[in-house]
Amino acid sequence: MDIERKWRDRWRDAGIFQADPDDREKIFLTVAYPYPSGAMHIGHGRTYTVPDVYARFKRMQGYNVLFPMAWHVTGAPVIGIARRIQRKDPWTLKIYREVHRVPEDELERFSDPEYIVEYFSREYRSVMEDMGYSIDWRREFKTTDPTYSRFIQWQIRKLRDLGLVRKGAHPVKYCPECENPVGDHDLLEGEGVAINQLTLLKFKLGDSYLVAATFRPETIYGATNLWLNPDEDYVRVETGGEEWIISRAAVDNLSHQKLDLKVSGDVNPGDLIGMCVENPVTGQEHPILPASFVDPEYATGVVFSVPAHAPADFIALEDLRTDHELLERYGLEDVVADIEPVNVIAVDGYGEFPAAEVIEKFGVRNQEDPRLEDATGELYKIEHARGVMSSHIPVYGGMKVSEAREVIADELKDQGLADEMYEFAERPVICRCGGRCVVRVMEDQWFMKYSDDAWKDLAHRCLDGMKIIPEEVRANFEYYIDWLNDWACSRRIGLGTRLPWDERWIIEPLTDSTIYMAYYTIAHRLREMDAGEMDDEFFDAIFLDDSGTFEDLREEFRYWYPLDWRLSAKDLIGNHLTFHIFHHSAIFPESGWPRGAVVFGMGLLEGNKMSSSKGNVILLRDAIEKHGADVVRLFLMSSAEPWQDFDWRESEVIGTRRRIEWFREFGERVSGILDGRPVLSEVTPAEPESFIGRWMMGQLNQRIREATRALESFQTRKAVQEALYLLKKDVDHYLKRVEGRVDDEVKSVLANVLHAWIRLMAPFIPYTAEEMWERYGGEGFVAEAPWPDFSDDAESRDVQVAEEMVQNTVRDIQEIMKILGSTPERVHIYTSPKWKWDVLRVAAEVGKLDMGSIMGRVSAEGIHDNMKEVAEFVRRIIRDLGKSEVTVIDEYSVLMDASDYIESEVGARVVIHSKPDYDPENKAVNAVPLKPAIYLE
RNA sequence: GCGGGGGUGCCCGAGCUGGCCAAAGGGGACAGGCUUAGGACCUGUUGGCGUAGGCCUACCAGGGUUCGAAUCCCUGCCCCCGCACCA
Repeated sequence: MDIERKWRDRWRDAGIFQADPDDREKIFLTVAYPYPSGAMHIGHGRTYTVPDVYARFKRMQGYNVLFPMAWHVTGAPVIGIARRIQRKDPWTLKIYREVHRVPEDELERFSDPEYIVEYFSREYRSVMEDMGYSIDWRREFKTTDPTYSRFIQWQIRKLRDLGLVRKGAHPVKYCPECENPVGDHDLLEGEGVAINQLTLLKFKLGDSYLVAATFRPETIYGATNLWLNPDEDYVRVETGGEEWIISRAAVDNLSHQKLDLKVSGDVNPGDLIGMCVENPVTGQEHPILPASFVDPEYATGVVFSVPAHAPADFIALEDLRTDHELLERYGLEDVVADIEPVNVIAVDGYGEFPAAEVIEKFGVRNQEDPRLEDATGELYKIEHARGVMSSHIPVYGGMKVSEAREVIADELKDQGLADEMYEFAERPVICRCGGRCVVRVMEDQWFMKYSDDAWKDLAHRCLDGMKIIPEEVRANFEYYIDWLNDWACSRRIGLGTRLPWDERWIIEPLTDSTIYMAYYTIAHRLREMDAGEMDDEFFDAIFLDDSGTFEDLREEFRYWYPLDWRLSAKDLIGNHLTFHIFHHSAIFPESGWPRGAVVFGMGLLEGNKMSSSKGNVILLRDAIEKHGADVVRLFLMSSAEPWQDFDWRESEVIGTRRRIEWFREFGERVSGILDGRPVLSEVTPAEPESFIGRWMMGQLNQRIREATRALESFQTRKAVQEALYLLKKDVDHYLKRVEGRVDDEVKSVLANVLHAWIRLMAPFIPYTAEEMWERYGGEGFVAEAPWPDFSDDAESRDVQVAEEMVQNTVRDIQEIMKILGSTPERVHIYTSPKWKWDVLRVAAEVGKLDMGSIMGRVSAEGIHDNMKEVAEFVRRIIRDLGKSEVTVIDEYSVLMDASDYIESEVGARVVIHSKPDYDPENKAVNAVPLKPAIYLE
């Protein structure tokens, strides 16, 4: 670790990652600013290492690279955390002590949310520096800084002036005990539970309404009766100028959604049973019937019955018909006898009463049968997906259920015949404070109008001009731009910036983080200024106008904008990344729109999802201490491409560590071969004459080229494969091929390899590379050294083919020896006769794999007299080679050049024949181009 | 349900622009060498068969196109991610 500290100090002292405008071409990239509510884990490590590798690579290519960082402290989770710590919640304390490793004296201060984010911001920065990230820290800020708040307020006023902000209501999970909205982290039970919207249908009874909630308002045309639970309490309530009858248990929920709701009296449900209500749509009279299955806590405690399409209603009616005691108690014999199901939805595969059929299909016997739930689920799904309103339904007959549902609900609401409410998808939902949560509708909420068509058009145009990596996720962006609806952009609690025109509200995290990239360009300059002076004209002058005021700030912004790359997690495409596009396209002219985005996958730990709350996580600091920053970096960059999920496996991390050690040893080995350390600043290009020397330099060029291309498109895994693993394989092979030879050519080749290789590895393992660069006589920082040169031309194919032939020949010999089970004294190798090469050329020229055509040409050119041999060879071409292009080489001279190597590999004398002058077992005829014949004796 | 991504050899994971692909690379396992207290390092093997470099089988399953398919086409099965107050 001393090496790591040494280079961190030197980089910092030299200020080499600080970027200011100059004559160079620029690259500006940003990655999500972290929400510092806990310690960094290895998943964060990958997120922040990818941009660092790219930034280092581009600097070495000569670009002026800006890679900044800040802290997104906006939001409510730290409020909840602070509350829980204040309350001494044992689980929360345990998580912060044991998972996040917060010292006890610090933990005592965690009842202050501002302190939590300050603590973890420091912690994050420290770990980021340990990782060697080449960040320009001068531009560091946090989202509660007054200057940043002024920037966000400018932004949101701009959007309102453009008509892209509106007011409305919004449902949230709410704890009445805390008197605040709660997030999933705040829940003891019910984490991840969704909020469903239901339509309330008003069935008139006298001057009141029995209000029944449903997901399926289109089925009201088939209603036959209402269900009340006679064993539960019901009340009259007043809301919206009407009197409703609902269950008493429903009052708690509903009063958080209808804020004028008041209880005005009790109702005995038994008194209502047998009475009739009026269907708000058809005008028909429906009887009220008793049903113990009605849950008073769910929605309103009033249910309407559609026996044709709801298995539970169908079977409840059947059960009621046979329950004579109940019928007699309420005098319902004649009423129930007259009830017939009414079909309202036609769906393929089912008849008039699908509910009855699905009950039979599932073998449901009664209301208590557990199969009833499955039967219901299946029918609801099919009717929604494939159902069509029956033809007798006025107006909506023939319409798809999936379309009719929303249309009918909206129509009924417009006419005052329906209302809406929200319910949790599952129960119970319990706050960590112990309180039972409800769905509450927050009034006067503010929304971003992502539904605005013109804005969507702008967003699409912006996206069209962007590079998306990987390209296949562009479809996700296109989809989400169209899919997004209005977004609640303000909150009642949390850290952040207050809405400028209504200070009760705080701008929420996904809305205050859409154009902060622009803020980075000048953040270090604002530090010396007073936030109070930053009005809208101030920010206009920097980001939009050419008024000439604040010209220096304007010029710095203009140098760095547009943003070249935005990097973020792929699960944020549907919100943050798409919002980023929306907001840039609304605020900035087209010249300021972002140029590209790269998305990340998740991190796994030994095949399992990581989770801080479950303690299944490796802290980045721990990984650095155990393995060193370079090992962590290299592993994260080599185990998967950025957009894929990666899996932290300790055994492979150790393998990566061994590979870095090997790389360092390679430098020492080259020093040994060169009789002293090379002086990299004096290395001149190698110009080898031997086949193998040319092969090595060709491979080096190829690896540099492929790694460079990979990095250009953020393929960090492919880049490491080429730059380290495949180049190592090439170098291993070269060393083996030249074993025992120490001449000027070998020395020159190895010095060139080392010179290029250290630079090639520098973005991935900067500490190791700096140390080796210095040790072997490199000038200055390797972080500032030029990226290795390479030629775009393809390598000499003949050199590669020649080396492959040598390897294959060795392998063939060894294979034969293995099969024969003995070692020969002498190995004879026979190269292919000229006529076979000529036949190959003809086959390529003919252009199709046709025996007759090839034979005809061979004959016409008089290539070989023995047409039988030719036919056999052509058959083999067709079978083995097809239309592949074949590179012509001088097999004999290649093999002669490598004969020492072949002998040492097979442990026998090797004789190479260009003609079969000694061939006791007639093996020479087996030779085909690039696959010499072999005879062992 | 909507949108997106995937299924490869013991595990992870390349390959998909049809042709040395029994399939890159890494890990694990087995064997040997070196050094030994160990670790590290090096070499070989890692589907079956084979006394001549070869043959057979294999890339979720079935079918098709092709001289030739892990790769292209069709059908089916299974898995992962996102889908609105975490950010």
